[in-house]
Amino acid sequence: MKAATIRDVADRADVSVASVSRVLTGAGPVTETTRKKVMEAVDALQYVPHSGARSLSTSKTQTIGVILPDLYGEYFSELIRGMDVGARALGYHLIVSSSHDDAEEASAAIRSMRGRVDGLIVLSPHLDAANLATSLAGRLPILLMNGGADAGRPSIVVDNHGGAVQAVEHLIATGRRRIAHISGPTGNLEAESRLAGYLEAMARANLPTTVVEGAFTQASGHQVGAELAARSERPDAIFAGNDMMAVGAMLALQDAGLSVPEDVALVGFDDVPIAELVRPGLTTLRIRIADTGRSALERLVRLVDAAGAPADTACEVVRPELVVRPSSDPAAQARTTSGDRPRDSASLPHLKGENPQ
Amino acid sequence: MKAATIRDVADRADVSVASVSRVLTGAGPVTETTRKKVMEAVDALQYVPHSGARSLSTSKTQTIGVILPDLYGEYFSELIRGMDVGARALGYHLIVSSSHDDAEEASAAIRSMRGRVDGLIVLSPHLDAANLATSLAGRLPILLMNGGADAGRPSIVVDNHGGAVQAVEHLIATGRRRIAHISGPTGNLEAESRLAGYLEAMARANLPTTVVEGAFTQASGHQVGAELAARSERPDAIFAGNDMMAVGAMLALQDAGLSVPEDVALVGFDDVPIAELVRPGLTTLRIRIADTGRSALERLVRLVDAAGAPADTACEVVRPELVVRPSSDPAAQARTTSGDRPRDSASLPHLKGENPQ
DNA sequence: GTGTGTCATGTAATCGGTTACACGGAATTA
DNA sequence: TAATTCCGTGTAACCGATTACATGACACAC
Repeated sequence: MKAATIRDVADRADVSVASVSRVLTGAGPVTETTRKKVMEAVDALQYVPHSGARSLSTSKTQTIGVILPDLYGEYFSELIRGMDVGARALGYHLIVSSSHDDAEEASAAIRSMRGRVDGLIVLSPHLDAANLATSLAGRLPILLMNGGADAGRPSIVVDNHGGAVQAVEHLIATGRRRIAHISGPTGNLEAESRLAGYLEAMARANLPTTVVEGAFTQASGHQVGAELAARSERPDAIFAGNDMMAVGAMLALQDAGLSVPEDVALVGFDDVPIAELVRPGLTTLRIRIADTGRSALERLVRLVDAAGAPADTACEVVRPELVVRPSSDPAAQARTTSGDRPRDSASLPHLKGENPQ
Repeated sequence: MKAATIRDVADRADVSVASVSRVLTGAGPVTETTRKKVMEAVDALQYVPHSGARSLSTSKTQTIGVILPDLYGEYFSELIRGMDVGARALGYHLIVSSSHDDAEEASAAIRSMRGRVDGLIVLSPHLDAANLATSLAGRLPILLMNGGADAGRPSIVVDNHGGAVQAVEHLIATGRRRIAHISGPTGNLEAESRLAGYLEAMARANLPTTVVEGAFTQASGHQVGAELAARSERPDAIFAGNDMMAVGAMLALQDAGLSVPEDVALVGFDDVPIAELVRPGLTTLRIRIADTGRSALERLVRLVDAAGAPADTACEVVRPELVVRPSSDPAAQARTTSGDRPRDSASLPHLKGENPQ
C-alpha cells in the first residue's frame, strides 16, 4: 500500500487533479459540491500532499533553516523555542543544525541546507562565518544574528556595548570600584562588544580594568572565578560576559568561602532562566530571548515573501534591560522568588499548563 | 539569475544529466575525467541539487521530524541536542516542532510533517497522543518516547518506576520517614510511573504517603513546596517528579526559612544541567539525556533504512542512576563543584571549546 | 574480421504536485 | 433564438532530480 497521490484522490472524487489541487491550496474557484467530494476522498485516503513535489513546482519549501554555533545552553534553546512558535504561526517548519563552531562546519551545514529551506537564520558569532554565510547562501534570504552590527545585511543584534555599560555603571553606583570582567572568547563578536562596553565605562569612571578571557561556558566561568578569588588584589565585583560564566564564577567564589554579593558583586548577561534560580539570584541584562527568536523568524519570513522588493538591510537592535537581583544588591532579595519572572509573550501559549492541580 | 539545475551543469560539463547525477550521488560508474569535468561545472555554477526534486524521485527526504510536548526546559533541549548530533553524523536533517500539549495540536503537527520526513520521534507524554501518532503516521516509521512501556511499537522509555523506587529508598536509608511526593500532571505517563514507584516503595517500607500534584514546571514546584512547608505535619523529605519542580520546591522551602537538607531533604529526577548548579546541589536520578536523544535518532534511522525488514518493536529501557548531592546528604557537599559533571558522549564534540583562554 | 563481453555514457520515463490555457455549459442580454 | 459573458473544470506542460534501459566504444579472443 503506497501513499495516495493527488491522482488517486482525483479518481476517487471523480474530478480532475486540477480541482483537487485547487481545493487543497485554496487557489482558484471551486463549487461547494466538488469541494466536498474532494475533501471526502482526501479523508478516506488519508491523503497528504507530497511536500517535495509541491516544492518542486512552486519552488518554495515553507521551511526555515537555523544554523547554531557550538555553544549550547539555555540561551540558544530559548531562542529556538521562540522561533518555533513564530514558525508554526506562519505555517513554516524549522530545520535546526547546531554545533558549528568553525567556519568550515558552518559552511557545510549551510551547503546541506541549500535547496531545502526558503531562508536561513545564522547565529554563528564570528565575523568570518557571517561573511561565509552570505556568500554561500547565494540568492537565499539570510538573517544574521551573529552580534555584529552589520549594515548592508539584514540582521538583528543585541546592544551588547550598551548593556555592558549599564552593568558597569550599576556596579559603580552601588559602590564597587575593583570591577573585573570575564570576557567571552576572542573572535566572538558578542563577547568583543561586551568587553568594549566594559572598557569604555571603566575608562569613563577612571577605574583600572581587569580582564580575563573565558569561553562563555559555565566551566570556564568557574575556572576564572576561582583564579580571581585567589588573587591578592581581589576584585569587589565581577561582570561576566554571559550568565553561564557568571553562574560558574558564583560557585567558584562560594567554594572559595567568599560571599556574594558582600565580598564580590556579580553581574551576568542574557537573563537565561536559571539566572533567577541560583542563590543569590543573578543580576543580569535581560534579553527577551524567546521574543527575539520569534521576531527574527517573522522578519526572515517577511524577507522570503518579499523577495525582489526593496531590499531590507536594516540592522535591528535589541536593547537589554538591567535586572537587579541580590547577586549585586542584597536589597533586591525580597523580589527574587520563583514567580517573579515576566514571561516573554512567546511563551504565553504554554502558561495554560502551569497551574498545578 | 535562477538557481542552476542539473541540466545547466550537464551542459557546461558537456556530459549528460545522468553522468552528473552519478557523480553527485556516487552511484554508478564514472571515469575520472567526467568526474572532474562535472565537479568543475558544479563549483563554477554553485550548483546544489534541489532536495524536493530529489525526494520526489527517491521518495526519501533525509529528514527526521521531532514532535515535542508543551513542556520545555532543559530536558528537551538536551534531548534535541543529542538528536542533532546523531542526525548530522548520519547525514540527516532535523525538523522540530514543539509545544504540542493536547492531542489535537500534536495531530496537526504530525499531519503537516507527513511527506516531509522519513520518520518521526514523538515525545508527547500522553497515551492518546501516542495512539494518535501511530495511527496518523500511516506507513511512516515512528519512535515513541512518551514514557509508556509500550510493547508492539518501537519505543524508548526511561525506567521511571525503578528510578522512583531508588529515590525513595535512598531517602529512607538516610533516615527520612515523612516523605512527600510532588507528582507530575495526571495523564502524563512519565509522571504516573514515577508516582507508582514512589507509592510502591513507601508501601514496602510501611510509611504513610503524601502526594500533591504539580505540573512538571518550576513554578508549580514552588507553589507545592510552599504549601508543604506550611503544613503542620511538615514532611522531612520531598521527592519531586522532576528536577524543575524540585528546584522550585527548594526555593520555596528556603523562602520559608527552612534549610535543605537539614529540615527537608530533596530529590529530583532527570539530572538536567542546572541540578548541580543550585545550592545545595540537587540529588537526582541521572538520565544521560543527550545520549538518549542521540541513540533514539540512530535507532529511528535504522528503522527507516530497514523498512520492510522484520519489524523492530522492541521497547528499549533507559535505567536512571542515582546521583547523590547535598540536597539529600550534606556529606556529598565536597563532591559538588562545577567540574564534576561527567559529560555525555554526545557532548564530546563541544568540549574543545571549553578551555578558557 | 567477426563475435562477445565490459563498461562508461546518453536518452527518456518517472516521481507528484501546480497552473496556464482551452473548453463547455449556464446565465444574461439583444 | 442567437450572441456574449462568466466561471467551474479538465488537459497537459512543467518543475528538477533519479535511474532503467539502450547505445556505442573498445578490448580481447577466436
